[in-house]
Amino acid sequence: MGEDTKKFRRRAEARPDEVLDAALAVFVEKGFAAAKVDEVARAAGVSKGLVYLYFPSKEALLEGIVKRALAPVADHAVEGLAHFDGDPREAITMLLTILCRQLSDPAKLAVPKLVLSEVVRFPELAAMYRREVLDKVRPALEGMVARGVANGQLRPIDPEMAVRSIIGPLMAHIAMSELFDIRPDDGLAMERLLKSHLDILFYGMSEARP
Amino acid sequence: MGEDTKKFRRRAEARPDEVLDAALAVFVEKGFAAAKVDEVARAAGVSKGLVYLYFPSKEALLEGIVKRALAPVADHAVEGLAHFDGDPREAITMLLTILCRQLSDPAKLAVPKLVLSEVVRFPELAAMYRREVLDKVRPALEGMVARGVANGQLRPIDPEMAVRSIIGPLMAHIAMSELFDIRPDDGLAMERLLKSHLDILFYGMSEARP
DNA sequence: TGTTACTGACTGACCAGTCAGTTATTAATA
DNA sequence: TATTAATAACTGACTGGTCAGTCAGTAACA
Repeated sequence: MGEDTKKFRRRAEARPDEVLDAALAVFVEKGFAAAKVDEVARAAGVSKGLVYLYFPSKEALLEGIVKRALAPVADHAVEGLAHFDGDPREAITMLLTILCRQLSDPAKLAVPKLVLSEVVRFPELAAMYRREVLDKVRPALEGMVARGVANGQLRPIDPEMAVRSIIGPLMAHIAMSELFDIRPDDGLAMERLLKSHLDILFYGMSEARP
Repeated sequence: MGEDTKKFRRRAEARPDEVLDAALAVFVEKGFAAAKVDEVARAAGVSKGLVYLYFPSKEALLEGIVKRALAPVADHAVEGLAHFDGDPREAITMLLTILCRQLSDPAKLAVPKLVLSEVVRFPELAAMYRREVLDKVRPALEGMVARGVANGQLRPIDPEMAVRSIIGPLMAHIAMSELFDIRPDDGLAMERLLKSHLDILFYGMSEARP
């Protein structure tokens, strides 16, 4: 007769995280509005009451998920980019490689996916994501491109717009695969995308040069 | 004493469209789940009952919106691309120019925006959009790139992946601007994006060639 | 025994969908 | 050209189900 005969276990420290894990899963599957707090609780193996013990409202779960996911991003990961002064192409290659690897993991992908689909309804969420992620990565990238242009390693391009060219294809790939089920025969094909993307990004599609 | 003293007007033919217009506006603003049918009705200047006279359910409104928006796309717009056998760069330039112009109009942008944010919850919606739009544009583009590679106008790139490089930056631009409020000082800057994107897409960012 | 973690039945608000009734329009009749 | 009948367009109060959030009570632990 194991511990399973007990009606529940007391694990105060682990609970909030467990609840957030469950909430993320349920929210991604059903969308925030359609998800029931009861479902989240059941998925976490607890009662609805406990959810409200740790989180004041359903919306707080959403916030909690995103806040937790953003914590590591605030770290020095981007620091490197900002002060990197070697070949920008190398840095971009590294950044995109890391990003691709991260996004290949469904668990890591879940948060951006959730943010994307709820961002319209929760402007605070957008602000948070922007502040914690975009406003850090974007200027770092822009600065690096600008430096590359200045020292002649890159052609005279518009750094602000170039950022869109750098991350856009990745977005498109994820969106096509995740939202519309359009993916190459060889699965997610992240490496293949990365190879193609970097090739075109650096050297262009055109045979002739301008 | 005008017609406004009448409690309502009978305009059977115009109604469904009016209701869909209102529904689109409300859905985009609040999201499908949070939008109330009553609000849609009020926005259309009719009663809730009338909405249900023309549409069997709230979900049918969503379907109706997308179906109506897709009708023109099914047209010959893409035909041109598929059978175009001049310089692929010209065709891509034209396609992206048209797309940019379309998406600069908030009304035209509303439908893709709605689809994007509800697609997770309504797989049929994804299937519809895919069938009517993506499965037409994508193969046409891919084919064109492949032909360009074959006749030496384009470098030996992967046509399937190249499609992501062609449309991705546009997606990124729209997403940054619409969802996260990140836009250049000069407003939406669609022309600037287009110019930068085409330049990088065709000739790459790198000064040196491989 | 006292304290902390947890449960689950309950409630009150909300809203999709219904329908009995009302108003406008058209057609028929005088 | 009025008057009335028949029909089509429309209204809004109502209902039944759903669910976020509460709380009085129970189980685990120290």
